[in-house]
Amino acid sequence: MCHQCDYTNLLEESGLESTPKRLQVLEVIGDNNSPLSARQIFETLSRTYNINRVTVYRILDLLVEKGLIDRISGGSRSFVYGLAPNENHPAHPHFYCKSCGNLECLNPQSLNVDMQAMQRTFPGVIENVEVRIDGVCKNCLRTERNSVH
Amino acid sequence: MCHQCDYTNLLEESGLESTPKRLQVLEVIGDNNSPLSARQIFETLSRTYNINRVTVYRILDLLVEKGLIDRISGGSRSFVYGLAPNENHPAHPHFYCKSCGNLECLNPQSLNVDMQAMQRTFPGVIENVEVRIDGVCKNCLRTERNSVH
DNA sequence: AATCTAATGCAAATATGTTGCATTAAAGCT
DNA sequence: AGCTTTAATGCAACATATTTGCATTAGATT
Repeated sequence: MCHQCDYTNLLEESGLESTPKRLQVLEVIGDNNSPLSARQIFETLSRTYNINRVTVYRILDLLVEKGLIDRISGGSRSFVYGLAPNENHPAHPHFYCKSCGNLECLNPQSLNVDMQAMQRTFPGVIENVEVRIDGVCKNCLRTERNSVH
Repeated sequence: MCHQCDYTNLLEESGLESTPKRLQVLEVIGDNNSPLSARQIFETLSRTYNINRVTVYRILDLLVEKGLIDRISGGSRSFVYGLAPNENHPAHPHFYCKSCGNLECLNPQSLNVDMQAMQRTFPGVIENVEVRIDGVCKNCLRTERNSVH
């Protein structure tokens, strides 16, 4: 997904040492066009490198804490992680297909949220607005239609 | 929260037998002013009745499937459940406080989503739009301010 | 090289949700 | 009422996701 982001740089700007594993985690997340679960990230990395499951979790926590990635609740049981919005990647809603379990990024314009207007009337600090649309994706719709015959 | 809803009626309209346990689950959800996790519902019921954890899960699944309640991803690890929108309860966004873990219902107007407009441009079936705002609630802000001194 | 600290690994624990099968209860019949 | 059937609930075990505590390793600093 992201070939414009310099992950080493991103890490260092956040005051994090840019270790090999942290870079690997960031690359897997950044190269994918939809957010991934810890398990998916772990499995992807395991194919090429040696890394421990727990290390993945810890790196994810760290990156979330520093705001490099977002923890998104995909409609399923596990969290998924995607690059946090930045100048290359605007914030955007997600679509969760209840049928195949896929989580897809939608384009940013498809839903507009006026954060500043919200903040004016809300008695707390707003850090993030997460919008998720649930339903059935077009692939699954097609499959269902066919299997009904 | 809801004293206008006739749960027995709701159940029967959905083609579900109105058993004591189903009513109890619905009442706990409906009486609360923010959505609850399966665990919270189970613990609440356990104080007064005998009920099995699994039964709670199964009833929740059933009620979600029939559209009586919504399964919402509260920013934490577990799903939470709230009454589905109906004439007494319009759909509304939620606020998740990362500090205390509370999930709060916001009023419906605070964020407006035009489902029909979305559906026109989206190549799939939209069943639900979930909006969650993450941040720090006013209580936690106050506490933090005090403890800094 | 020795020292120190942060990063990673490993094993075990915890939390949440699910499954299969046994038991119970309710509804409808005779 | 007793019998039969079906759906609802319980129980034990499993599965998955995440977290914790402590051991080890690697990298930076002296």
